[in-house]
Amino acid sequence: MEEMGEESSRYPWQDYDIGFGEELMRELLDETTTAPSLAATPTAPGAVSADNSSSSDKGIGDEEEGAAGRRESMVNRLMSTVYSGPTLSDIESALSFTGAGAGDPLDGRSKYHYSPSSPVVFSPEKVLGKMENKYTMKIKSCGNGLADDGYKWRKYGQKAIKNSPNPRSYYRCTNPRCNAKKQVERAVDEPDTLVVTYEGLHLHYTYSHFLQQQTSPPPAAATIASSSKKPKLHPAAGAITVTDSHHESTPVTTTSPLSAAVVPAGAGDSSGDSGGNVTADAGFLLEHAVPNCSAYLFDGGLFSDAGVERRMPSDAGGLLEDMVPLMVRRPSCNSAATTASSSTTVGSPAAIVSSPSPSTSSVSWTPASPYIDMAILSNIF
DNA sequence: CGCTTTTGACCAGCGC
DNA sequence: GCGCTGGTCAAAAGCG
Repeated sequence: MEEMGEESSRYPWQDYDIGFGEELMRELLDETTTAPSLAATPTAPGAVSADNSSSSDKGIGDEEEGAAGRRESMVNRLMSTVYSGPTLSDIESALSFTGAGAGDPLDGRSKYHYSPSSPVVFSPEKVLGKMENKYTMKIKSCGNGLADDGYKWRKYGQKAIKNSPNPRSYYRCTNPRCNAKKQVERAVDEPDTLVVTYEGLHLHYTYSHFLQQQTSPPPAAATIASSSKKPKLHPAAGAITVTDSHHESTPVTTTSPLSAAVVPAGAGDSSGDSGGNVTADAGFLLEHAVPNCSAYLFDGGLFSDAGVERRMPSDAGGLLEDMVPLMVRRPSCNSAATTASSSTTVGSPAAIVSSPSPSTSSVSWTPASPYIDMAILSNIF
């Protein structure tokens, strides 16, 4: 994105109309000057803390640097709250594990080998543990509504499932370096609901991000207009349910709406039963889910030095230093999370509904408005 | 022509 | 060991 290169000190929320009022933004920024950085606390999930050194190393005297540091601190805090997925080091490990980091142009999906020359410490247990994570999302489809998670998928199989009238479709990320997969099927009891199970990590940018970088803004127009694929119905029309299959016995928390927003709501296309393109066209993440959060995730400043102009990948696959592991992200299990009911009482623009499946820890989030619920913010700050 | 979907076959895990 | 089930493979077909 040109503007990102020219104004590397700016964060995406400054350019996007994301629903953050300037007043609120100032409040948040002000607060970061007084409150300790959450990202620096031991309780902060790892994603951002891995690169926190860049912000903590900044000089105190320089006012501009200070402001940038506060912004970054705030972002870090936000990220620490909403992001609890794999850390940068995890992904580096994953890349070295898949061979992609070692420059193996071949199929990193099937050729797992460790490169001894890699400076990254290889930890199979840790990497595999993360990579084997599965997360399920229930997406309320609207008519033939199509949801898009910003990634490009290729269908590689379809299987009839026992006790289900609907077949399950199997998709794999088209990026050869990426081993992310997802399964899409229609819910048995709710024909208009797609159950999407994500597995594995995306080790690259979303397709939408690439497009955005290529065409330069305005974000919404650019991402959609530049898509070579036909636009799909906006997923904001539907409700998204996120289920962490590893925490099925845990109570529902409502930091999940925000997490749900950050986690792309990928669905197959018009159905999980007929196949068809599941190509990415960008709109969802950047425009609506919680666009600012997505932008944070996309912003190189979070994962590398904020002042360094980011290199764009020469292909849609992205580079290690550009990567954003946007995909399998654990819905926040923040202990400070409020309950669903408490959140909905604060004039919540994001309608939170309880999971139709009481046996799973999940919430639904209806992105009815781009404005962020203050209750959600209170969970963050 | 390249990419994607379709679909039957194959394989592995699991329970009996 | 056998059968069932879910997940993946791969050749063929479709599409732009």
